[in-house]
Amino acid sequence: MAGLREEKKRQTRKAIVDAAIRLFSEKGFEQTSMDALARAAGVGKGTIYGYFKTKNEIFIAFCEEELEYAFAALDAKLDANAPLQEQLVAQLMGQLTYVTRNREFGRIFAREMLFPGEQNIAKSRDLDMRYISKLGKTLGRAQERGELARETDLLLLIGHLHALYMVVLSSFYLHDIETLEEAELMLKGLVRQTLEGPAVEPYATQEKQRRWENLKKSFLQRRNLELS
Amino acid sequence: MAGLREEKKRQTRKAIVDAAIRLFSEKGFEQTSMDALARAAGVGKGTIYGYFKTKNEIFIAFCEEELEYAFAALDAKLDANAPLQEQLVAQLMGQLTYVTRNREFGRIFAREMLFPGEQNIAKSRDLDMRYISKLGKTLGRAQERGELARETDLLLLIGHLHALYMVVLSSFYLHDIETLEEAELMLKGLVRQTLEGPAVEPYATQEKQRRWENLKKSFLQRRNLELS
DNA sequence: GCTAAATATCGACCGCAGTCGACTTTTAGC
DNA sequence: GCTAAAAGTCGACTGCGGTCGATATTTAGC
Repeated sequence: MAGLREEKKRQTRKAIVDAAIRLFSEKGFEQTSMDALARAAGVGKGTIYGYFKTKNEIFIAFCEEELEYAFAALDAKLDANAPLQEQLVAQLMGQLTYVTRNREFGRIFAREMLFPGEQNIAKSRDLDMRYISKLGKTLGRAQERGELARETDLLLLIGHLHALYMVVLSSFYLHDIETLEEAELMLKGLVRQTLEGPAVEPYATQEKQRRWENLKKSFLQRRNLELS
Repeated sequence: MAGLREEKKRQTRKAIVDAAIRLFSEKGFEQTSMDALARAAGVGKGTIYGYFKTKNEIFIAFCEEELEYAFAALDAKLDANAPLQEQLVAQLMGQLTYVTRNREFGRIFAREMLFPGEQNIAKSRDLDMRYISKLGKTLGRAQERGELARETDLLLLIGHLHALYMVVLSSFYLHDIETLEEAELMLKGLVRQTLEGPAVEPYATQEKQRRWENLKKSFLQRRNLELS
């Protein structure tokens, strides 16, 4: 009866992750102690560390489960035939919306995913690969449609778009932007600048241009900065 | 004699920061306990918390001091008349070199600067403003020289370049790149793509192109990913 | 110079993440 | 089915970041 051990391990692991999902969602990550988590999962504290190396690693496992839903919801909304820029903005905004749903959650997520400790690198890569490959597919389709030049280096462009997502997220945590509307405004400008070069007028409508100018002004003021 | 108190406070603060610089440099940030820091500074532990809200905040103060040198060294090396792309790459590489000198240091620095906790936002902004304004000046000069189109939205472009710095740094912490040479390779491609549009051949020489293709291949392999 | 309020200092103390070695359960060879 | 080794479980314990209230120092009004 060689499978008994494996079966129990799976059960225990599931008990831990389930308890984590419940407690993290109810009380937040920082507010959930490992003791409480152990009690809720019905195991000893030391046992948890046989399954996860750190508390943050449990957090990543928690995110994995959550991401399933987020990705499914996003897929339903994405239109594979919309203009490239629209699709890209929608996808990046999907990520942003998911990550910033809760401020504290997003901060830990971003820190751990983008600048992971050595133990969590594998997990971080697993997670963001999915979204990288999704970006890649979107770009590939655009290339086939002729909306994106054939010579474009796709990986470089993916990195580029990933970078834009990061800077918008960072701006959110620096309080340079506060709302998802502002995030979208900024992101649209950046995506447009990426795809059409730096000199392009980044906003399609006067209204958006005006809102962007406002955002810019308050940004510069807050830092008493002057740009030629 | 109203200034006595102020004077003492300055001295105490300096004692703490000096001790922090010594201990963080000698033993690293995580390895330095607040108790040890208090003892080294010759004050009680509670006193430290009258000057800094968290251990990370002391770390930021430590960075401020360090950055003086880094900026000075960078200024000496920058050539204000070099081509724009060269200047930008040099400046961003300066930041990267500084930040990644020590892996652990850089991770905390990046996490705290880019996704700060609410207490540290002001400090984070102070620090990165300097480098933002430096980028702004470089871009402004390029505009005057006619190397960059007049209509370019400078702030958006600064955010864009900042984003590139972030993604390269993140790649370093995900072990997608390992050395500063690889970082520079990636950064050059990204900067070039930013300034000249996505379809441009990102590398000037065959040699560089080849090295980039290698980097790309190992990246895709590591994630078993396929791009059209 | 005296005194009461304001401010700064201190280290014992708290709660938490993570460790460790004693203990229990499962496996596999016979 | 017995048993020794291997794998898994547990919670008391450690060391740390951060708090708090008791104590000491400085200020300012008189």
